[in-house]
Amino acid sequence: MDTSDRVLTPEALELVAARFRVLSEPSRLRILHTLGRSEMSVGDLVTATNASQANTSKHLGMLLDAGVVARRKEGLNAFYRVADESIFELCELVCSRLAEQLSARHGAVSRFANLSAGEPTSGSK
Amino acid sequence: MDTSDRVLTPEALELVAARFRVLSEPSRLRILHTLGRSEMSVGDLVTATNASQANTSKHLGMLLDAGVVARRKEGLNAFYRVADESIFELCELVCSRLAEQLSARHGAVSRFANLSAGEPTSGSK
DNA sequence: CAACTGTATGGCTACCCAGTAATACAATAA
DNA sequence: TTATTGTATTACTGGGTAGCCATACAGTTG
Repeated sequence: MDTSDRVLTPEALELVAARFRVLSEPSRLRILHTLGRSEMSVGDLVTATNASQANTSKHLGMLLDAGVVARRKEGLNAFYRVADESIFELCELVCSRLAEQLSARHGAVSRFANLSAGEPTSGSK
Repeated sequence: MDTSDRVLTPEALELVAARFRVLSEPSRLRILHTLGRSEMSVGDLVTATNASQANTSKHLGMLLDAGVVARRKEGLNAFYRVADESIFELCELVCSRLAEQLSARHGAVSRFANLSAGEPTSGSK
């Protein structure tokens, strides 16, 4: 399928842009990554991500609005889980492409390539 | 591959977030969509997108920095083309998912659902 | 050289949003 | 009831950037 024959309404553009914007913050990416396929309470996420409670709650609220996560309340706790697993595909795509570009461009970013291997820094810093 | 066993450095997170941030502006999405698989000069893009020349140039500069587009100078003109076609996959993914969510939520967005014209697979890919 | 065209850049304003601190709200426990 | 715990919300501040206007720069033409 090709995107080139699509009708582009400003509303559609804004929707797509908004979707990407949700993923354009490291804090939210960290939350999503921490969540993974499991379900965690806000407190758990706060502990795991070393972020403030207010901040975490706010980010979760945005992710909830966007439909990226879902919430389940149980007593005092609110448990969140990823509701839209397509975000993992998105991140995969970006990560792969990023690794390509970086390893091809500056060798300085070998640190990033080592992310999946676990090799400690060799030439950085 | 799964994202859940990756080591998350703040730098990596920022890189991924920055990537998404580039795609988080309707104007840039419009430029990319207008470009499609072809090559266009800045002036062409200005005309096609009804945006100001300064703005278009600035956005193109960001896209260039991000490695999303490539530039070729020929005389007075600067021709841009999409250099990272993975962005099309990203947009496809987002559009499909968005159409799902929206058609499921408000029926008002049926117009948008028609954009992709295809039934999205819930298991995706 | 000067004039003209296409593109890039700098200044500016307005707006959005991340982060923090304090507080409000909700649900359970004493 | 009050106290306590977990979560959400408010008000505020600072940084980033989209958009516009004006202008600088680059390449061509005369």
